[in-house]
Amino acid sequence: MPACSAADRESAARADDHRALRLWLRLLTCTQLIERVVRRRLRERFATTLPRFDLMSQLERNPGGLKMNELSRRLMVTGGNVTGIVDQLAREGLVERAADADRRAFRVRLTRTGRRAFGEMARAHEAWIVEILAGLTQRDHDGLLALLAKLKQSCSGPDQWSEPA
Amino acid sequence: MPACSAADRESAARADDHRALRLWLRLLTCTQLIERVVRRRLRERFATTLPRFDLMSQLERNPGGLKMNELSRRLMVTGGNVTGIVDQLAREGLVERAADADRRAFRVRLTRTGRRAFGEMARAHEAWIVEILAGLTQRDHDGLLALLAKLKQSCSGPDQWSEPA
DNA sequence: TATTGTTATACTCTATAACTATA
DNA sequence: TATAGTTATAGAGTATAACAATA
Repeated sequence: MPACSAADRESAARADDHRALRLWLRLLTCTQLIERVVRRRLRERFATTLPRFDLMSQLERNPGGLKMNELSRRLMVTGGNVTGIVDQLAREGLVERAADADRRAFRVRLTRTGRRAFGEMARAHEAWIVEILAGLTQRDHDGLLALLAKLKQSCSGPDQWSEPA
Repeated sequence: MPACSAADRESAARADDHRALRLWLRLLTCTQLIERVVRRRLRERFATTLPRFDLMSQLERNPGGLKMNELSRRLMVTGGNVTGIVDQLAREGLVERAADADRRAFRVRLTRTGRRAFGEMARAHEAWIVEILAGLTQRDHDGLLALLAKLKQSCSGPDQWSEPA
């Protein structure tokens, strides 16, 4: 078991490191710390994984279903992977593939069972997050939300990072 | 290729979602957007990966070398994995295992070649980050750094998330 | 010809656990 | 007995590319 008491990837950053780099390292550390907890708990308590949870979460928000295509884009993952995860979830009766007007495609959606299972997980998941973020005030939350919104915008420009430069 | 133009995992979050959850989802989205770019560029331009880069980065900050043990803790990864990565890097002549007083252990450190290679990657890496974060002002950076510091502290308490509850 | 989705492949990262050699 | 590190295993995630069916 990793003794991950303190993630200090960036605590040793040298004084001359630029602000942007330190910011990125700190962002990465925070995310990984939380992600680690969430992944482990999803595995231990619900025998599932973050990508599976994310996929179901997308479906829960789109009761009409989503095409593989759309899932792929929203989860930022290539098509083949989505097929794999949907296959798993379908085998377990949590999602189903429903026919679509375009006969090449279909809409993936939660089954009744899947909806129930996801509801349970989502409640637990939210409780974990609230617990983990308990050290922050309402003000902190608002500030972070705003700044991260700006950061997100700075990141997701016109596909500027997809390929080149 | 994923059409990851806009990662809107959280843009559709429902109005009744709690702040903490929205904050976490946004944090995750931002990190993944950046991570995706960094991973791809590391692969395409330097034929390496983020974990390998992180490991070398730790060694660069500790010229005296680090024990496998310490690497494992700092990278938040179990021992077996560190062995694998160090093996790779050693095979490529980028790191070396040096004897330690404790004859069970040894210190892993960058070779001259490794130091040079890492320097090149680190410069490129920093340029990418600066580029990606260009949409933020100095003020934003400071604000985020401060808030993330608080968040990190809230996360990495006394191992409170390691096991239970 | 382009698009939707699947299949096949290969590689990396990861955790777990059994193992060795020192301490 | 405990610790440092390795090995073996198994599983998840990912990207790529070739492929089938439909548009």
